[in-house]
Amino acid sequence: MPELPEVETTKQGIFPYVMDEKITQVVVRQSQLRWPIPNTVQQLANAVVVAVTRRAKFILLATDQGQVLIHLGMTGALRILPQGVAPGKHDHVDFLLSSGLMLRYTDPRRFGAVLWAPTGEQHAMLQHLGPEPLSEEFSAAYLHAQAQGRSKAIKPFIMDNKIVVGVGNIYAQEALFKAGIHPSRAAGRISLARYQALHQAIVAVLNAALAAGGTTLKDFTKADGQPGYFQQELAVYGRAGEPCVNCAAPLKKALHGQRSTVYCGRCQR
DNA sequence: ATCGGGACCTGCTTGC
DNA sequence: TGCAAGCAGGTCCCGA
Repeated sequence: MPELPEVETTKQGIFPYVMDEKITQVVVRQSQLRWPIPNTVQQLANAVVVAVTRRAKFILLATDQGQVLIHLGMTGALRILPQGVAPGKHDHVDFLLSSGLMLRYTDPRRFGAVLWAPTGEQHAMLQHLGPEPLSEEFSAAYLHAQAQGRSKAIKPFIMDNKIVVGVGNIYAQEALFKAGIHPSRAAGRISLARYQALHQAIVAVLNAALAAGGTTLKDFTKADGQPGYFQQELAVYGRAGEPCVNCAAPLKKALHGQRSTVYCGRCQR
């Protein structure tokens, strides 16, 4: 379930293999992902990759013919393999490269997406996105200002892409625990000082995960080179009923928009 | 405008 | 044992 650190790590992992390469052919075995893969991608040939970037959880392959957008959904993965490696059941797309390698997109649940945008145009999905969480633009003051008058619970608030991108279910829970904020508290009823703690917590958990992920990707061409997880130091995620690492009280579980949230009723207010 | 709930999809876990 | 229900999760869409 890639969250922003996993996506960033993946981007860095594929970069040396796809940058400046020519995509000679795109092999699509399953075009029905979250959205259908556009024909422009399927028919792409001899497009040179001129940039590999990330925006929110999208990996952007800019080519001299236009931009390929790749979203990993929650079970998606990108790997670099030699051409000719037999595809598995969930290997939906191969981008064949002039180097003889290929970029293979795998996604068992097909929640991810492969999209297209002409050069110089921003895909509709990238418009109206909030700031990157690790940018200067994202600050406690910004969060506090955005939250004014909002009754929405803070947890779905920070998971809202229009507020800030890249904060998924796992890190939202971890950051709120770290900041001592109850996940159900209305976003508009949190002080600037507490937003400073929350901002720091979000940045800290993302950076820690990024550091952990970055060390797992020595060789991105290995078949089993799945991006590593940030499973260490998860204080609350998936630990409902277990003792709080701070106070030992049993962690509680709540739902926010069908998403489960684990928190400490004593440490988080 | 804002909010909450449903839908998408499949594999793994849980429960009868 | 076998099967069905439950759950996971990012994002869009719709109705209130």
